[in-house]
Amino acid sequence: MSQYAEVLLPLAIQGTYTYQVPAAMTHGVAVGSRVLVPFGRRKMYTAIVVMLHDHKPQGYQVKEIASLLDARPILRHPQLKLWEWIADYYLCSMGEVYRAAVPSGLKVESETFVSVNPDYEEESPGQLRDRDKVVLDMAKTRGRVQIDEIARATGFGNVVNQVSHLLDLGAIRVSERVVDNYRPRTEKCVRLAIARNDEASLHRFFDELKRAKKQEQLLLAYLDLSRWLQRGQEVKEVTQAALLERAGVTQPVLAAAAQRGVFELYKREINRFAELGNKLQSLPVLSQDQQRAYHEIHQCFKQQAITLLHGVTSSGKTSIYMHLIADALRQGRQVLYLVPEIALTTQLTHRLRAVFGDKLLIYHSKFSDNERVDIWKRLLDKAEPCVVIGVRSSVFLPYANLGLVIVDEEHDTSYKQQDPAPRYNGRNVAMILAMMHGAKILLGSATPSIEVYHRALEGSYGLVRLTTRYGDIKMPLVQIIDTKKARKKHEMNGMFSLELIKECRRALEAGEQVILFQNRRGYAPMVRCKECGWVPTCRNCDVSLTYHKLTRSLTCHYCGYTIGLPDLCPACGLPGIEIVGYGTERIEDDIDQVFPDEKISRMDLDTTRNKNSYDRIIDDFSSHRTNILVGTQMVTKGLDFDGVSIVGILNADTMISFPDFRSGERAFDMMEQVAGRSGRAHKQGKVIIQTSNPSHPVVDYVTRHDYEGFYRHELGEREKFGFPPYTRIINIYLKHRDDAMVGEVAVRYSGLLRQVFGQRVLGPEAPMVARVQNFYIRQIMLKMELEASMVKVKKILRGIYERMVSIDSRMKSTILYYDVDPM
DNA sequence: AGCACGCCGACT
DNA sequence: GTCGGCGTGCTC
Repeated sequence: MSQYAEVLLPLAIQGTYTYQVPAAMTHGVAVGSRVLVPFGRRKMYTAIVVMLHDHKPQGYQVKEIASLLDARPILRHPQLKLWEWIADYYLCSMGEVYRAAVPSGLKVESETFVSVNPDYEEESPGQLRDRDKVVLDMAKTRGRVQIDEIARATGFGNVVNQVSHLLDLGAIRVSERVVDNYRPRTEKCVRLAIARNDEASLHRFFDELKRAKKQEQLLLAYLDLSRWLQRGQEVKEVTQAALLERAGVTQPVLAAAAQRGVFELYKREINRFAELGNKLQSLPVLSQDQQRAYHEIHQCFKQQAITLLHGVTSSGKTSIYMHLIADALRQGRQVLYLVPEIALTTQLTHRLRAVFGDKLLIYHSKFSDNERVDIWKRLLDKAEPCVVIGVRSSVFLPYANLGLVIVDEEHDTSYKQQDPAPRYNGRNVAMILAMMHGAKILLGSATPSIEVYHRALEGSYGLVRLTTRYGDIKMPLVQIIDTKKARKKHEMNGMFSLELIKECRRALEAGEQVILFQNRRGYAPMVRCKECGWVPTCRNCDVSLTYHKLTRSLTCHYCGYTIGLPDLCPACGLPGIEIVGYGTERIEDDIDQVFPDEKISRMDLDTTRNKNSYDRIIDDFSSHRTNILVGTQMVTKGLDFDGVSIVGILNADTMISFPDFRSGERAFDMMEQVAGRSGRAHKQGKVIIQTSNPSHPVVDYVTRHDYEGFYRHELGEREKFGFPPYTRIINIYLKHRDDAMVGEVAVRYSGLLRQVFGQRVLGPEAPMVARVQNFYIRQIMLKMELEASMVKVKKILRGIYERMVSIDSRMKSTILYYDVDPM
């Protein structure tokens, strides 16, 4: 019967807060419980209980928990342990992990409302300032207003000021309301308004309904559907829809019967999972090679918890996963199947749904929050075997007993959360989670990350290879076009080499399809005045604005700042604005000029904003309603098209010449993945890579589909320059609105770091985009040896930060964050 | 993350 | 002299 609870708040603050547990609540509150607590002057937050104890805290007045939100904890072991690991490893607060882990529907917060005090009269004129009057008027006309709504409507920067003044005068009142955004989906149900054994009443009902034929039909239909008369069997719940259909009557008839007291109508909470028939398909038949790999994986699991499945593109890794999932389910265990953000396609989920039926739960970033809460609750309610397929945040769900974790496309950078904290890698967290559950881990990739492959070769992970594509399709033929040479010889038409156009034409004429890859959205990455050289840049960030033709606008891809495209150059007044460079929108336009009779679709962030557009584009393409698909890296993942024979990589330069130690790896992955879209069932496909740098080693490895060679080359580079897997990297970012100041602070801070870490500290330097949303950025890189104790390193980092704050007060207003294992 | 408090510049 | 802006510290 503990009196005090240590509680975690969904905020970026270290540590826990102590609240008193009201006597009436002591039985209900447990570790992992969700409680509503007052915090600060008036806010209410949903907190998570992490510890219960009896030590009365000293030095402050303890507040009470306002309410207990659920009958049982919403977390299961080992979730809190996992949160702790993440906060520790990725150098952030537990509160930030909590915020990322729990869907917002489970984190109700209070909102402050303002209303007018009807009794208030202005005592002396001038008591109310102009701004006060505006706020007061707004409260009068609207009745109950939220503070941020006032701020939005008035444009006043500091509404709190006015509100507190008005509050002092007694002109207004403030109230807090806890808003719960979660709405469970419900279903209307019907039941008989009498007890099962009350035959007398049932007879009376029939008598009453003799002259109401339709209502009588309802009663009969109900008795049938509910199995009311079948003794020894539970009464089945009957939905309104089913009853009306069976009885062949409309809702008003039912309403009348209910009015009469025969039926009761009620709502039943249902979860949002597609109710499916039980006609499940059997598992896919494995090819000989897949069969071998499947057995090898099981062998590896006997000795090692982690195994890497290195399978070339379209070798059918998914089929193997499905067999492994079935095995785990048969053992009564749960499975987590992680996929990168854009790989979670309908194609894939349909395939799994057909086999696993309602045992399959999908956790997608495009799902509404309500849907996420439903999945959370379902896992909490039942510890039954099931398989969750989801993006990185699905590592946070309340699994009861994981037996297997699959991380597909293990190398994919979308597993790493960039912003906000926690900046975690879903793959690595999944591995820790699996360890905590004693589950096996299968990492899958056609182009494994250098780190993972290195560990596998070392023997730390099991390694299974799948070298043949399913159906023995050949790897695509790669052809390199030197764009510099081609341009000189006038063999380029905009972004297209004549060779590429020729190949596309041949393919299209043969009824085959084409994918064109350009890793840049919009029409053109910049515009420029050819008279004076003026380039429009973002007001808030240090980047040129991207031109979008459809909207005739210039947009910043970092902050969304948008302006119209000027006709005349605002700098020199001449009509000299020209468009520079190529994005997917322009490629789409230009290829339409070349093949005016072909239907083209484009897939990038701009064309896939809403939930269904993505599926529609894929659907159009796979059913040959469109035959040319232009896209960004979105087209590289998890798509299986049958008719693609040509893949064009329009400009490989942007990928291979990037000042970052991972650029080689990323370029190889990307090209190899896009290449993998080419050549299916019937014939060998072709990939055309256009580059001005054809002798670049990465291009060569892609040409030969030589992952091993690329790996050895890249590993050599990493060793030479001291990058992972030979070191561990922590990037430290400093941000401030004042450029000069953050520069000075960064130099001073890195000096402190150097006193401890010496040569391991690199920088500070301004990143490629040195200003984002009006914050100037400095980056410092810390390269640690593998043997270094990261626990110690992180402790030291926290210490150095404290010291820096104490010797330079400017550090306090500087935003600092860490990026551990950056990608 | 809010929200309050206190210091400082700009305008009545 | 007062208002409002912004930096700083605290919240159980």
